[in-house]
Amino acid sequence: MSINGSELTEKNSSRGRWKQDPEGVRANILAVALEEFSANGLSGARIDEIAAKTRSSKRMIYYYFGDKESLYLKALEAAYKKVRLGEERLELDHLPPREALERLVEFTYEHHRNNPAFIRLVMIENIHHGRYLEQSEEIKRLNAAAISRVERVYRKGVEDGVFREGLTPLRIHWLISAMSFFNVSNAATFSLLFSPNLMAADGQRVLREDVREAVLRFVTVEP
Amino acid sequence: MSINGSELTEKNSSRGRWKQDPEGVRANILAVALEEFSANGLSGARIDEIAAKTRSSKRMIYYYFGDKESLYLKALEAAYKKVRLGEERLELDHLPPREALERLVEFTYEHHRNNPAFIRLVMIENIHHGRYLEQSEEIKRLNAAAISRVERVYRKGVEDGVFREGLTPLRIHWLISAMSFFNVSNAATFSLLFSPNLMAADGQRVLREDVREAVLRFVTVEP
Amino acid sequence: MSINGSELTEKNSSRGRWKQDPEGVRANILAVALEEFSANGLSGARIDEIAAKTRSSKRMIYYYFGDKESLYLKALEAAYKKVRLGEERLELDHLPPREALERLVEFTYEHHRNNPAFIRLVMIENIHHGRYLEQSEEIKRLNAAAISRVERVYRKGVEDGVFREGLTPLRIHWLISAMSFFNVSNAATFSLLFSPNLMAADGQRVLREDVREAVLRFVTVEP
Amino acid sequence: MSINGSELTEKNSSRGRWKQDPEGVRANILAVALEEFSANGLSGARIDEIAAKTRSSKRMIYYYFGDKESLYLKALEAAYKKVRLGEERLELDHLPPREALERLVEFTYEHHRNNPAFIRLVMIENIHHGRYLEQSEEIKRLNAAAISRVERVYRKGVEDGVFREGLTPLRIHWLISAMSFFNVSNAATFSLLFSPNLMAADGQRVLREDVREAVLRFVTVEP
DNA sequence: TATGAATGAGGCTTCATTCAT
DNA sequence: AATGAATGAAGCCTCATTCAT
Repeated sequence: MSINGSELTEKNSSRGRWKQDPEGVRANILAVALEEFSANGLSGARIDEIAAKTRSSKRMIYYYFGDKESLYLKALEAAYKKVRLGEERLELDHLPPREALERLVEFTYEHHRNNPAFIRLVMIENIHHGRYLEQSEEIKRLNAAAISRVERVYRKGVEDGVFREGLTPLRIHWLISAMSFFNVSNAATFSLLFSPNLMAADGQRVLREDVREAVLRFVTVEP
Repeated sequence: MSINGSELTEKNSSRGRWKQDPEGVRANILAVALEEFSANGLSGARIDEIAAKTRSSKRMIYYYFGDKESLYLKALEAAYKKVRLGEERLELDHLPPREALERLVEFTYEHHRNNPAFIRLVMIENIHHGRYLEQSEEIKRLNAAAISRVERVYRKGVEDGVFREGLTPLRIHWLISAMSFFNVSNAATFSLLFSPNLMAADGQRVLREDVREAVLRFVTVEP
Repeated sequence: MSINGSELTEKNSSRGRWKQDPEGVRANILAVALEEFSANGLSGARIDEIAAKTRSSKRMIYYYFGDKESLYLKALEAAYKKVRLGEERLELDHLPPREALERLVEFTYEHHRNNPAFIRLVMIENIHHGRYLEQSEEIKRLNAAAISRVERVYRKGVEDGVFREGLTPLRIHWLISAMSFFNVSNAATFSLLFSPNLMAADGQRVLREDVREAVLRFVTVEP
Repeated sequence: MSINGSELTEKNSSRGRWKQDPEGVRANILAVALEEFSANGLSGARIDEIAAKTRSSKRMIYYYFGDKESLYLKALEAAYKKVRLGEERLELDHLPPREALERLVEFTYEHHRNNPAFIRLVMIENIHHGRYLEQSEEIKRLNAAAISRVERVYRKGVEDGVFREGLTPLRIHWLISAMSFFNVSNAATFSLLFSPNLMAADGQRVLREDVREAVLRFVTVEP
């Protein structure tokens, strides 16, 4: 996740100034806030620190976002939006079910791995019992797509006789998410308590195959 | 996780007092701290709040633990100790491999589910990149047992020809942990984003079976 | 040393307020801090007390100075600056060497005597082994002038044949400082242990003559 | 000043124990307290730290000395006693006046230089305006001797026609003290502000000669 | 004579937030 | 749209001292 949202704001850097670009200022603040909240949690993040890393000032944060919690909520929303946007590029419908599912697993695994800031924000939100997520209708809408994507794949697999009946798309999504998420969320303690090998490049290749294998075996019809 | 460590300190509550009971005071503080850190995180927890819920005073916290971070570390250690102690009662060696593995999965799943405070503390520790866990040699020692337990089961399964070769105990442990952990850690956001059903009693029974099924299928020899 | 830096801040006291006057606030805090540190030492001074004697608040002290030690350092710097500024008015170059030296001695003696807060701050700083002074490049720069002033006088005295050769300006400065400083720094214990007479007005006149006599005899060529 | 007052307390170290030796415990506490107060000042010193460096406990400090200020006072008294004891070995009466005075100056200079902890304690006491010294009748008695020692030398010098009339022993003592004291008390700031050379071994030899020269010239009859 | 446990008061510092322009 | 100055509330921690045995 790029810092400072510079890709959004450089447009008027040619003028060497920053003022009078409300959207740019907002985006910049949001990008910095996301990094800070992700790095330190809601209570751990500091408005002063966010302001300092911003191209504008502390006062502007309050001007645009009202207070710390609202800023956090907006950062959370922005993170979800960004992530779900990335997922939309995934086209599974033209693939046979097994290949589609394999691709989905691998995509999710890599996607989570490449977006640790997002994963951390979700962890933090869970620490807060989803109190803020709850307030955002917008985020909830974004997630239905994820399930229906699985649904189409699963239904075709059942029709083709390669996936067993009796499952639900939600449970399959849960399974994929659980492993892909845990892989990132618990990397620190797992490395320390057991071995850093699984979290290193080599280990990650093995784990990704394990996750794929576990999901496919889970849905496959009994022999 | 019982609040206030009362089982340790009630011993002289009959006399209506409990001064001069260092171990009791320590245990009481630790139990309260665990709850508070688990509920609010390291920066979110308040020493004043912990003190208030304690049978002693803020001053005593510093007397026994030095500072907030040390208290957090001790609470983390206490949590791990308690959890690993619970796991020791699990006797798998006399069971056939499949049954042993099934039992381990179910135990882990239920155990995590019944210890949300511990799960939350581990989440929090991961937010801190394991910075505190790292300082505790004691915790690291406690976890080797978890792996060797899996190892004995897996080895016997391979010998019996029911588990496939090529896996490692660590990867199997990872798989079981990932699902059992995620189930608790992400319950809030998962409920909100998708459906609370899977987290309710009924859904949990289904999920537990799914986890069992996924693990068993993962290790089973190909047909 | 005037209290409260009032000469700097009265400018808008006519309007009954003085907010939004950063320099005034800084100066006021610094003046109060100097008095407090001088009176109580670094660890003995209380930020609360300083704040109370200020026209602003405790929070502002941290806003402008960061922490107690930085405030102490700034107060020390301010004290040195004030003192060295006072010394600049001294014009010796047009006087014959003996008169110049006499005037320098008398000035130093009176100057130290009239600035007990400064003397005390230097004592305190010595108690701290000059740990804070060390951090201030600014103060070090201010003191070269004191030596070169002596140097010019001494050199002319040697040229004129009234001062003996083989001395250095630094040793002469040391001699003048030692007596002028001790006179203030040890007044309390000297009065108590021996007699308060020397520290009273009459005694001080005698001592000042003694110091002048001692210095002059020290530099004079042998008869 | 030796740490821990071990020379006073080793007497029963042969038994490998420490208890039941009230005087030893007192002396040990006092020796440690002297070092701590001298190093950190009255408010800067920590009872905990003193206790830790002691062979007994914090509780004993209160048992024997009542409170921090009383301990400080006793440490101050102990320091003065030790120092004045050292001075008694000085025998000047059989020397001719000039030699006697020279010897006194050199002795004082070296003595102060070799007892920085004592000097620092006197500085600290002056910071406190001699508030504690004032309470000690004992200390005051010890200092009359210092003056009468000078008096005998000075009187003989006047009688012999080598010292000028019109001075007083107190002023001569003041002069010697000022330079000898300043040399130690202000070593830190003087080194930093001007040059560390005068405080190093070579410089100190020069300064000692300067002090001797300054005092002798001061008392000598005009040619 | 000796001690580990306990403590109230107060110290320094930080934080999110608002004011005045 | 933007800003530097200002702040009350609350946070963590330390200190000299006393209690109970």
